[in-house]
Amino acid sequence: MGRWEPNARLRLVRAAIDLFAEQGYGSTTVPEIAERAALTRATFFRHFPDKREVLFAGQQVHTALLADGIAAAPRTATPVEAVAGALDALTSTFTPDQREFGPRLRAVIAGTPELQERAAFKRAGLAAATAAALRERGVPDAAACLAAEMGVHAFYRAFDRWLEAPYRETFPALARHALDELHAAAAALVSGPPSAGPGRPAP
Amino acid sequence: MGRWEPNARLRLVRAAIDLFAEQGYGSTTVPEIAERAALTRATFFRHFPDKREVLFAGQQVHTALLADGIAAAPRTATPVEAVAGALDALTSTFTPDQREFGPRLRAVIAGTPELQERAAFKRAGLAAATAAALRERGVPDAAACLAAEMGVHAFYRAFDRWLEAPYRETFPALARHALDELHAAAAALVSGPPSAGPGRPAP
DNA sequence: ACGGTCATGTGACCAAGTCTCATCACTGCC
DNA sequence: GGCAGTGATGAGACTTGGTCACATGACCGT
Repeated sequence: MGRWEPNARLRLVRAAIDLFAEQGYGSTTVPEIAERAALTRATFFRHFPDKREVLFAGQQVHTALLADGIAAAPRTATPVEAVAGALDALTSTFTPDQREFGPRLRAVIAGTPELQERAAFKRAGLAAATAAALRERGVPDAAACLAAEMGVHAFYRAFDRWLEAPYRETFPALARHALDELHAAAAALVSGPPSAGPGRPAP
Repeated sequence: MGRWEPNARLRLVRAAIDLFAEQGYGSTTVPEIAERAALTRATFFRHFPDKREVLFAGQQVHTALLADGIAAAPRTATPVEAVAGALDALTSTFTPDQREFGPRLRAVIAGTPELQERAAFKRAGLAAATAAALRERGVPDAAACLAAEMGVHAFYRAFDRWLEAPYRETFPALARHALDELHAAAAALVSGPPSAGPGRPAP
């Protein structure tokens, strides 16, 4: 068919983001996206399992990056240190490109429950993978889950700040600050009594 | 139409759970569910916005319960204590009924990515509402998010244990134990150096 | 040239979700 | 007692997401 146009996937992604930003997600049909990318409906679904996924393609890499980053941490590192290192490895891979598409992406997702759902799922997957990598290092389950949640939380928080334009900080630096912030918050939380609130013991 | 059969919603939920458990979620169509409930397709969608939601009806209450529980905590309570109280209020409302449907529900969801997505979304909403309620009390954002995440995590963890049959502990007791466990894990996490891992400072 | 593979186009099909209109029971009012 | 209003339902058409089987044409190695 025609000449072998490279980057069919990329063309679909760009077409989708453009159309979603112009007309909204719900008012854009898959045939429309395919048409703008000079492709057909069927080809779209060959590249993405469903319409939502076109906006989340590439996040799969993040999971691997985070998990590998945890695994690559020195043996002596504490869980939080391992998370910090992995976060650094992950955020270092982000390009100005992604910073440009970011705002439009966030806007579309924020305005579409269907996409928020997918985003929540991706985020949960990221946290689960990170927690698994930490458990692999011998970190007990509860601590692994908590540290993973802190890491993922820091990542998204830093991503938001990275997108807000006038910052002159790098993404890795923002991520580190966010993680430190959460670490300090955790310290403040546990400084109180461990469990003296209301509630009755089991009979 | 016919006599005014009460509990159309409930009949739909039970029919859906039964059919999903029998044939799987993907192999069950909405008309099938409606038929078993002696209703029609259109009526199903009048009661639930989509096919997935039939399994999550009722979780809306949990959000309100958790948030109200946080708000009702005494002024002097620490964030974690407030969460503990709210968790107690929430888990106290669970009935043996829900413990019966639980396992089938979990199984169906675990085997269906589409439903895991919805579950992740609901969970995120729960955490967000809890965090908002904590912020309302003056808890700083980072701490609120972290404490909320601990609470929600403890809730789901306790729910899983509550469903595993041979336990003789009440749901509130399990929740409290789960929260204590996470609290201890957090204390262990922050006992290390705050942020001495790899990674370069911002230029 | 020839056969294989890979990306794509084509068209049919199913099920989810939306919408409009008709129907019937119950309620309250005259 | 009859009559309009309300609310839940049924019926059926329609759009769209998602799947599938099959055909086509370009590239590659022999």
